[in-house]
Amino acid sequence: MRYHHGNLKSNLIDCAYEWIASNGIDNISLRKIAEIAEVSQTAPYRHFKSKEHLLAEVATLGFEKLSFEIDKNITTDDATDDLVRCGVTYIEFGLNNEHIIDLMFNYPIKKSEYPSLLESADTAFGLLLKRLKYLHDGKEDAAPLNSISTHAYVHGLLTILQMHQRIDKSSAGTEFFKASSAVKDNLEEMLSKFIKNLD
Amino acid sequence: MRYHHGNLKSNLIDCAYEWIASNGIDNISLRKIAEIAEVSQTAPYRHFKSKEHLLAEVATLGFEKLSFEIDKNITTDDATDDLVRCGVTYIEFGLNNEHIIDLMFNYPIKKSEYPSLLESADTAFGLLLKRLKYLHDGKEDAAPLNSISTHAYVHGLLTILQMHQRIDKSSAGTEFFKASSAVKDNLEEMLSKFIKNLD
DNA sequence: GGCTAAAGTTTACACTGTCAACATTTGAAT
DNA sequence: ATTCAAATGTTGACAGTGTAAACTTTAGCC
Repeated sequence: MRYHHGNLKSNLIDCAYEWIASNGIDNISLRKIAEIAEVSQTAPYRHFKSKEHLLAEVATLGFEKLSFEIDKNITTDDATDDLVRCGVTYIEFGLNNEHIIDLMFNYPIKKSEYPSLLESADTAFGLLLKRLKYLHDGKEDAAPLNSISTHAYVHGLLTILQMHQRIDKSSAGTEFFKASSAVKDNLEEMLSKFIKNLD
Repeated sequence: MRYHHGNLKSNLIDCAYEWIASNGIDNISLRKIAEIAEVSQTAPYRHFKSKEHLLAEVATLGFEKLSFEIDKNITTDDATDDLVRCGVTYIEFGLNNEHIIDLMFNYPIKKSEYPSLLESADTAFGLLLKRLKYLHDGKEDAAPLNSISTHAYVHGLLTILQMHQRIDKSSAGTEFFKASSAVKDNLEEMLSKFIKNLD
């Protein structure tokens, strides 16, 4: 085993990503990540100023993967279809990576202190924006607002479905549970209706 | 100073609520809350099985306050107006109580283990549902789905505006910042349009 | 070959959640 | 009124945490 690891930095990011993906954000500790990377407890401090700095890079990686997924779905020349599929992809990514999405959107990282995080989030957002422009020939003014409006709706639906996913059978009787089940079954329809109603 | 506090339980909840409201969720500790309540470090354990149990009660209090605010806005006999105002109220509550909302929606409390939390959240949700029924005379089936759809949209807009609020001037140039500014200025219009498009 | 900076380790400290053992108070049964 | 158990409080301890300081090893360049 070499004293110098070689590429500890990216290795730590990957380890943290995997750990969070399967264990959630709340109990993460730098020491555990260091141990997984087979390195001393304080070694991460040679590459990250603090725990938050490491987490910010993990979140950045999350946005990059999300962008990659979204990008794959921008294929047809029907902008509405594309947007619906992007929305579904976004929501599926969230449901399949609930802990990473938690980190990306919910965990209290001071985003403004991490330019690369901000940039990667903006890129994911920009993909939707770009696609929406096709819906608005001649009136580009409306695109940003409609884009973020769509983003809000999609993200709100994801939040609802996440809450739904976390509810166990014992509380399946609530109004909320019943209604959010319906969301799961009508997702595409809801999105496409929303998009068609944009002006 | 009495040995027995009298109503330490509700006092701890209030202290925690205030502390979180002004300091955020991330650095909270039971010990600090105990200290503020002028009680020993482990006294809370006579009333709460764990830190999470205390936080769950704080979150419950948050939902109760939110319900109270929403309820005040169900006044007119114009359901659309009411819903728009409820949405704005919801969002304003979120922006004015960002840390409490964080706790209520983002902080990883296992909600299903706390029935009273679940119930208070369901009550807030039920208020919207009740009001939506006025929009759907004769087709009650659509009410739950439309209600949660509205909820998703409102909550998504809140998330966007929260992110907006947390961005500082240094990154005011991003697409995201510009678009989310527009949301702030067009909130009522966006909501009312969304509601009118429900069927 | 030797020097410097980068990358790693060891040690230490203050703070955290929570458990166990002990102390005080309260209220109900006698 | 006395007693005694339950409720509510305190003290002390333990393992786990972030992170600062001081030290060691290695890599790369002159």
